[in-house]
Amino acid sequence: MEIAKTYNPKEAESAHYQKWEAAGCFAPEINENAEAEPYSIVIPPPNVTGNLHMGHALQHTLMDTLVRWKRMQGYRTLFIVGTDHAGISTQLMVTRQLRKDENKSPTDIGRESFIQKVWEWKEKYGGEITRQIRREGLSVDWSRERFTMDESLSRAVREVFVRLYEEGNIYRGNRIVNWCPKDKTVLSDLEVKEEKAKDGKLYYLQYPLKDSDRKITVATTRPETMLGDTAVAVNPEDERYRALVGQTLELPLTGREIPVVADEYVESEFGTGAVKITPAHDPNDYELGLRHDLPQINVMNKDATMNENAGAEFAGLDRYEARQRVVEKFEELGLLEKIEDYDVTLPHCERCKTVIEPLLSEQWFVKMDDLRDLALDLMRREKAPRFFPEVPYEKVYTTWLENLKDWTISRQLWWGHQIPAWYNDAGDVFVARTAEEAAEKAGTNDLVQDEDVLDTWFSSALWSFSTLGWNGEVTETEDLKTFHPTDVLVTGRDIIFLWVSRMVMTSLKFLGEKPFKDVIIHGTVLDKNGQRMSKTKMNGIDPLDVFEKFGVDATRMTLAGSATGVDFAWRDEKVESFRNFANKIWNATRFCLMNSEGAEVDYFYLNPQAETTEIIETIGDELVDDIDEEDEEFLDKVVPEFAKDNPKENLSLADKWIVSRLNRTALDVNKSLGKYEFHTAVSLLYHFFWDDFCDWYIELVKDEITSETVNTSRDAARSRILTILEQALRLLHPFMPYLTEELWQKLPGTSRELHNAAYASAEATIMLADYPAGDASLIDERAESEMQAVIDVISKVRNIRAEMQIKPSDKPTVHIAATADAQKIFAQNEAQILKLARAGGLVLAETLDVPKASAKAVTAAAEIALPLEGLIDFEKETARLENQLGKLEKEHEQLQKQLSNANFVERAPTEKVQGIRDRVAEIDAQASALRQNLEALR
RNA sequence: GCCGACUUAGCUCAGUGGUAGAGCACUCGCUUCACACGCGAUAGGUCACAAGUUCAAAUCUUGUAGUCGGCACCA
Repeated sequence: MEIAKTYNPKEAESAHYQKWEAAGCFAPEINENAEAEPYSIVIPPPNVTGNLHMGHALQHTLMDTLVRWKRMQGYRTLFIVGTDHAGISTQLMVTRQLRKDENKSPTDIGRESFIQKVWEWKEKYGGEITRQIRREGLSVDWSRERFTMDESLSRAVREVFVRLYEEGNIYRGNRIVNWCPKDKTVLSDLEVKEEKAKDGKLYYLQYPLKDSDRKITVATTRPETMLGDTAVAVNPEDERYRALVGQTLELPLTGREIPVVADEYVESEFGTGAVKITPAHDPNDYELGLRHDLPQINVMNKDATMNENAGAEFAGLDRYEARQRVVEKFEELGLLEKIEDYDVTLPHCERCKTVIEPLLSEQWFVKMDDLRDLALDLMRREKAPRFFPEVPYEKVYTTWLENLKDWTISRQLWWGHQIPAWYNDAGDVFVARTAEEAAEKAGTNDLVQDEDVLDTWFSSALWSFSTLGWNGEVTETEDLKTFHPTDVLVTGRDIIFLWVSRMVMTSLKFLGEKPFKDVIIHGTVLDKNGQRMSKTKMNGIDPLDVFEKFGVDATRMTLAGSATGVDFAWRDEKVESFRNFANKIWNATRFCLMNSEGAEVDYFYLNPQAETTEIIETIGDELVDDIDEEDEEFLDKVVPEFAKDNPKENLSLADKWIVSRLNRTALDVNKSLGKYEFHTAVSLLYHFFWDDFCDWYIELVKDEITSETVNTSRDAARSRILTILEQALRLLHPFMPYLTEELWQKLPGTSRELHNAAYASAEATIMLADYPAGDASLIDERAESEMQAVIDVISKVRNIRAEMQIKPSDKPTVHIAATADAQKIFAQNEAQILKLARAGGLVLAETLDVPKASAKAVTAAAEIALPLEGLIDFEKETARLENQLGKLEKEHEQLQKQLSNANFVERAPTEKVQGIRDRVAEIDAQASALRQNLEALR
């Protein structure tokens, strides 16, 4: 078989996805086991018109890894995919395009044709993100793809709205809200971000008292709002102003008379201790206004220009122009006391960065008290959902819930779920699932539907169950029964409040169960300088570019290799090292395939005992009665091919060792994934494959495998390495789906036989192969420590060679002094030692008997010497030995200090103490050998 | 103001009450018949600082400094 020397990711990436999808591998129906445990994940729906960014790539990788892992284990898996209509950002995008193409605004073309345009836009560009999701290799079930504005999901939205309204948890009210003058819509508190203003100023304005020379000075950052002032407030305890409470001020520029009121809200220490009160433009003033029954004067339009209430002189001015003008006027009147620089943070629209204007406005709200209690009870009762990492997110989530305020859900947009409320001529409201229902309630068809739409997150809040078919009318589906609650939600910390908490609340409310058991909060991918990636900074890294450059699998490994929940700086070097890893896997496989004639993947090479058991199961009990399992002939009788070369009898130390390492790795990988410690799993697999399998196992069995003598033991060795490799590919598959499938398909002996039993009749693919669980009984401590002894000897000889600058072509004899048992191990592995240490011969003895001109080293199990007549540099050798000795002595000193502490010996666990004693004895032995060696050099 | 996280090798980061780890970079040597996206061998850290708990602290507690994040407030 001709295979390229370097792995080309693009070939593999173009080949397999469509095949998997066409074969139905992503859908739960592929699972033939009616009893299979379900496993489900819903994808956080990306914006329908959005593009993939690193945050998506990260969370998608984690989810897909989990789903592929569980699927291979035989779970009935469902990975739900879909997109979000993303009200504001989509509407903005289309509005911008409309301006560009036709130089028109949405109002120019009207609501209906605008919405039509958005749907067209969605059809045209909505496919981009889903194509990118395919490129990532996500094993999502496309047959169940959803969009938040699908009919059924919209039905669910209306149902939830109506029910919450009917029980009084949705209401309409006039409140101070966050108003974005640019997007011209209200925003929830979560869509507003506080940012430092560039040059904040504090203006000190004087308001004259009526019929008096006295003035009160108020400090404000927004002088233009004084046009809407309806009072000045002071603290009732404030001596300075006590006499003035109840008196009347003449509000400059307006001619209005306003009272001085006393309220605890005012802090005497701040500013002048007197606060101007603008109930229509500030939340605190609004509350205070209610307490004192003050009028609310709205002086602004929806685009933050001043309206006629501000007076003719100001009407039509932008808020900042108005501010300037007000200040000038005060100055002219001699009422501007001073202007100070002042650090002020202002609320900004998260999307367009415009400064938010607090505005009194009539909106729809969700009362959160009942819903909040449901979520908090769940946490108290079941500690659910469980957050990973638990610290700090469980507390962040809980604290937020505890302080939850009502949720503003109406938006002055056209794109979204229009609020299912209708009004008659009298302005009476009728909330209903449909226009017909509303008409019935109103007793007239002459109704107008509320113009506003719902916050995008309102529909997202239902995502875990609306995607599975719940819409109020339909409340039970096979999918809901099987897959809800879902198993785990993977998302970023920025939407714990926006999305995670709301899903919990709605799911508890409407289904009576949690939406997911666990929540993984992943970290943020930062740029290489540790800065957040952002469009404005132009420092974003496009995952698609990275796929292009290094391959999808390498990218996935990089992302999965970052610790759960921790931010990490993006470095191309990291991906590069995983690209190299992919290439390593490619080439290791290439090597095995180049030497695969006469061999195939056959899992009994891993575990002959299990094979025996399986044979017994296959042939049935009646036959077994006739067979003595201990009989050497047993296997010959049942499987002739097997009997020709019973691998059970022929396993070398290296074979036993790699089987042990493989099983240990498999066990640990499964354990790590179970705890969502992806980076641990990645590291385990990386080192098992590269260090154990490539650097040692392949090298140890290379001669055997590449032997030109055709015989059964060579073929058995070839089959063994193929089998180990195949297991490794399976372990890697959830992380590196493309590469592993590409290679797995090339391995001789791979077929649907290797599938998990749940996928017996599906077309052969590694994604349905049984995920290796690891078998603790196949962990062979003895083989591992014996192999370590061999590895230590080889490493030490290599060390001597490197330090003494021995040419690769020179092959000195290696002398080893060791116990009889250890000698036996070295003897059995003589060929490997000679090959890997580039030695000419091996001399084993109880004690070393070598000339003075020898380089020496010690390992835990052996003393090593290389006679190097003429090659050795005595000074260098002395320095080398002293260096080794120095390290041992330092360690000895530390350990001895512990042992001489009576408290330690008395109180520490005995095995700890014994462990240190053993180590000290080992160091003593090695050190004394080194001292003798040094002595011999003199 | 409240809450929280982080500070470990030159860089990016794991780790965890019991002898300090990885990848990359660096140094030295290798066209060894899978791979130079490679192989082999080194070097490199008083685990931010200080005090405390403990037989034992990089790991737990407290404090300090620096970095960053969330929430609230901001006349």
